[in-house]
Amino acid sequence: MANLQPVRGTRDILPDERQRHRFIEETAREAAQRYGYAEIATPIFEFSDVFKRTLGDTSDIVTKEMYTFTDKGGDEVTLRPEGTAGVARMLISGGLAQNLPLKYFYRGPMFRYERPQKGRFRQFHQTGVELLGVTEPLGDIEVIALGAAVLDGLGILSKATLELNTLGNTESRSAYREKLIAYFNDYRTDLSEDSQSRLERNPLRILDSKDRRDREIITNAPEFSDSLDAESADFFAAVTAGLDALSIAYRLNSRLVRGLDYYCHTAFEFTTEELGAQGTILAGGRYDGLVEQMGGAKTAGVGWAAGIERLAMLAENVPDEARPIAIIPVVPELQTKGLAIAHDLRSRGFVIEFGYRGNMSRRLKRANKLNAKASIILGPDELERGAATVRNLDTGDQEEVPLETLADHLKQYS
RNA sequence: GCGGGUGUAGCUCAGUCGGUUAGAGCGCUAGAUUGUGGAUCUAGAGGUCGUGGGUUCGAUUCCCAUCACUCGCCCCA
Repeated sequence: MANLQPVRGTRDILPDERQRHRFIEETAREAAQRYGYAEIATPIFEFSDVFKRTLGDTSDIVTKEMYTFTDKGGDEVTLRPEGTAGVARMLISGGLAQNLPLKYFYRGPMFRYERPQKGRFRQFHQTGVELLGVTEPLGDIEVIALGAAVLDGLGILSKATLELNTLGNTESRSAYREKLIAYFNDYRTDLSEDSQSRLERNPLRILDSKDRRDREIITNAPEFSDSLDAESADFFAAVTAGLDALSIAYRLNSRLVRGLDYYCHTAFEFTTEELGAQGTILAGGRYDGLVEQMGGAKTAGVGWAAGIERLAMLAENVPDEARPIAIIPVVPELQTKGLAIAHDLRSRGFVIEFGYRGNMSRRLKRANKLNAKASIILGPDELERGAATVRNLDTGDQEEVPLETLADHLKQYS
């Protein structure tokens, strides 16, 4: 160990930020619960094949971003770079397919060996949902509506734009792929270096290139809509009609392409202008081919994942931690008495801070710094009368309260 | 993985055209105030100037490397 820095791209999450993350997670969890999505947790690492076989051999995630290692038993395992593959694996190995449709919510850390940047980390956290076994466009609509509900709950829906596209069914997509390859091949040497390699790996991604020369070439590229067969077009029309019915605004973006191979039909991204290059905050789509590709029965799926760190940077309505009530024994002899009162009040559900040392002035300062709502000042004089002084730290008002009614009196601070 | 920027106290930053003990504000600790916080005043603690190497009589300052962060590309959440 060269030094005591955290590993590049990893971070400690201190109370303030953890509070923000928890707010994101809980808001998402509650919204998911209202839609009937139950929380699950899959392992943080899987056999590497789980990701290799599902994400596609050409995806950047598999080719250069996975944390893969051989464990002591000789198995090759990988820290999960995303959540969907693990859920699909669970569906198969757990024999859950007979209970379709299934609706799941998850949250947790993901790992990708990327160059860190604002809003991009090597260990980051996602929350996501998966709807399995629903082939109808209704599923896509529900999942997108749930995503919008989460952003709305966080108060950031107005900062986000929903971009929407269809990748069509397999036939439409491979037909379009052929057309694109044929078109771009004519300009092969004019394309940027990145796009030339994309032409081999994932030609659809060229459409999303930011390179100026690429964009000129892209202008006249074949449109996906011309390659969509009737089934794919109808499916997409049903999705947009459903979003219209729910008054969920979206912007069609024919250049929106997913990096992962298992997507088909609906692809969507909620993006924001406020996070620089890492503007995607919640994204997903339909992946009807995934479970089959992994070796299970053909199973439809739709879902999304959202980056907790990115959402945390945008959320403005994060609630404060519960404000405590401080107990302040005036003299050392009353420490134990104070502790007993703290013990009793805590068991009744109050948030109680007990200063460990210092005179009254010092303890009040500390109570103030902890943003305490009130302090219970426990002194010999009051105690003789079986009472304590309760001071409202916001107003400075204080009154003597009998110990028997202390809990009732404090209810006003809850 | 590629290109640019930045690293000085817990935080935000000055500063050193290379020269004794490196500064400010905020924060922190203590006191003024041995039963009353937020304000004020006083005092104090806290730095291997990111790390390693080079040049030099001398490096926090110049050079090289490296690490971390950051902006864009790439990728995506």
